[in-house]
This record gives sequence, structure tokens and C-alpha cells, in this order.
Amino acid sequence: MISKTCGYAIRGIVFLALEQNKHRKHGILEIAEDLQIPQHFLGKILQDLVRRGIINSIKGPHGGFFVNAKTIDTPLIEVVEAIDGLGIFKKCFLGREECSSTNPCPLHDEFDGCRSAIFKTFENLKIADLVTKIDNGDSYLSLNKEFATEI
Amino acid sequence: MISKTCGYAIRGIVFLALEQNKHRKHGILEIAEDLQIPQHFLGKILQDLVRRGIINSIKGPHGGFFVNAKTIDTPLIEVVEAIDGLGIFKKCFLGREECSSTNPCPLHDEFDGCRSAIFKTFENLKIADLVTKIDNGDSYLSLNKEFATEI
DNA sequence: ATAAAAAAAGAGTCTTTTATCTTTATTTAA
DNA sequence: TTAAATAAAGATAAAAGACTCTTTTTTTAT
Repeated sequence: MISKTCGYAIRGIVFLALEQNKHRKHGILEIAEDLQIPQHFLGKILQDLVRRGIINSIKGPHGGFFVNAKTIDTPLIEVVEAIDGLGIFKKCFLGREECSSTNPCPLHDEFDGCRSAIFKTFENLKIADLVTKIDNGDSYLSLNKEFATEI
Repeated sequence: MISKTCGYAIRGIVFLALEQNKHRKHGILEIAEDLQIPQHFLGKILQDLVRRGIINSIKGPHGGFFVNAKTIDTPLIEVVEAIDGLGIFKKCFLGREECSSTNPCPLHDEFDGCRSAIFKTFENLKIADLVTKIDNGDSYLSLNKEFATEI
């Protein structure tokens, strides 16, 4: 559905949002190790998010990435749009160039419900909601056993 | 969701199933032109489906691809499994190595319903069902204007 | 037998996505 | 005012997916 890159972006933002109370910045190396995402690749993704104003960063010693007030209120769809674009919600299931209710493929109607359910979920969920889930111990950002069991 | 290749496979099979009444075989060039799929690429996909017994083929003059009795009764999930594998239904939305109800990512539960809805649809739908939709003029395999309007 | 038609197979290319490595720019603190 | 820390940028590479081209094999019909 969404690209791996986009998943990395969301996890990166949520990681920063989780740590926002500590009022400190996080270096790319720390974030990447914690989330087990290739460092430089994640770096580029976060830089992209900074350019788009979704997160912030400061260079130099004691610099790093951090969230701003707006960040935690950002709907996921905004991140998806920034990284993958909204086109992903219009792709034909059977690989035709176009697919719409006026010229549907034989799977169009079958999956249209799912498609819009997913879209709406991304519209409704905010970064804050994912933070809550993780704070509650209902879900995890990384697979690290320590993370999963340190409750 | 499913790969472009898998979509091509389904469209190829349905094309052949649609023509089954005419009791004739179809050359790869004809199929590819009709469906607007790269010829040699589709050729390999169909050859794969022949090896797996989902469709049939005969070489030589007047040869080509054609469906057998079993083909139209094939559930779509069987094609998806043959081409993409069932692993696609287990991939983590956020790109983690694993994702399950015991160690879920923050989107796991949100989308689990959709995931299994899609799986079940592929399980329940058979090639015959897609043929019916097209025969009824409810949907189309190719975008060709003539196809879309020749009613 | 031979030529032609067609699938099958092999090998290679192009594109996109994902990932790595290196250098540069900025900032801070000593 | 220099060294160190850090993000930013640039360039390259590796992997996967999608696609192309060429040759081989099989079959049919003449």
C-alpha cells in the first residue's frame, strides 16, 4: 500500500513525538539505531519532512531532529501525501492505466470500500493517536525485544 | 497491494476465459495487444501459469493459450499465491520486519480488517465471477475506448 | 522433408526503490 | 578561533520489479 519509505517517515515522526516531553533533540544515528532503519536513508527522509515543515531540526553540536507543536497534530494523510502522493489511492488493482467508477476493472467495486476506508483512516489518525497507542503499550515502533518487554 | 505482474496475470486469464466459448486458442501477440500489456512480459507470465496448471498452451501453428475446465473455477487467491505469494498479506504497514497481533505496529489493528477483507475477497472470487462482470458490461479488462463504448 | 507458426527459454536492459558512502555547511563550546 | 558535532547534500550503488530482444524448441501443414 504505502511505500517502505513512507512507513519509515511515520515511524521517525512518532519516535520524535514520543520523546517530546524530554525537550531534547535526537541525532539521526540514535533514531536510526532505535528504529532499525538505515541511517542515511532515514536522514534523507527526515530532511524532507523538515523542508515540508512537518518536523524541525538544528545543525551542530547538541543539534538534531525534534517535533514542533504542529507535528503531533498532523494527520497521517499529510505524511503519506508528502512522501508517496495521493495517487496511491487511485491505482488500479489490475494494473490498468486508469480505473474509475465509470470505467472500472472487475475488481474496482470489490475493493473500493477498502480503499476509501484506508484513506479515511489516514485522514482521521494523527501522530498524537499513534503516540498514545505506544504510550499505552498497545503497540510498538520497533521490534526490539527490550522495547516489547520493558513494561 | 498485488504486483502489476499479478494484475497482468489475472487479466490474461480472464481474457482467455471470456473467449472460451469460441473454442480457439489465442496467441500471445493478440492477447497482449488487446490488453495493452508488453508482449514478451505477458508471455512469461502466462508460461508461468501454464507450468502451474492454471491455464494451458500448445505450441506451433494454430497453437496458443487457452483455458481448461478448471481455470474458470480458480479462485483469484490461487493466482495471487502463484505470482506474488501469500506473504503480501502479512507485510507490516510501517515497514517493520514483522508485525502481528502480539507485536503490532500502531497501524496494525487499524488495517487488519481491511487486510483480511481483501484476502477473503480473493478467496471467494473466482475467474468465472470476473468473466460474468465483464459479460454483463459492468466492468472492463482494457481501457480501449471501443471496448468501453461498444455496447 | 521443409518452411512457417507459435510457445518456451535465455539473457540482457531499464526504472524505481531502497540503501550506502563521502563531502559540505552550520553551529556550538572550549 | 579552532575543533568537534551534527544536519544537509551529492554521488554512487545494490536490489527488485518491469520490460525487451534473441534464440531455441515444438508443432503443423504443405
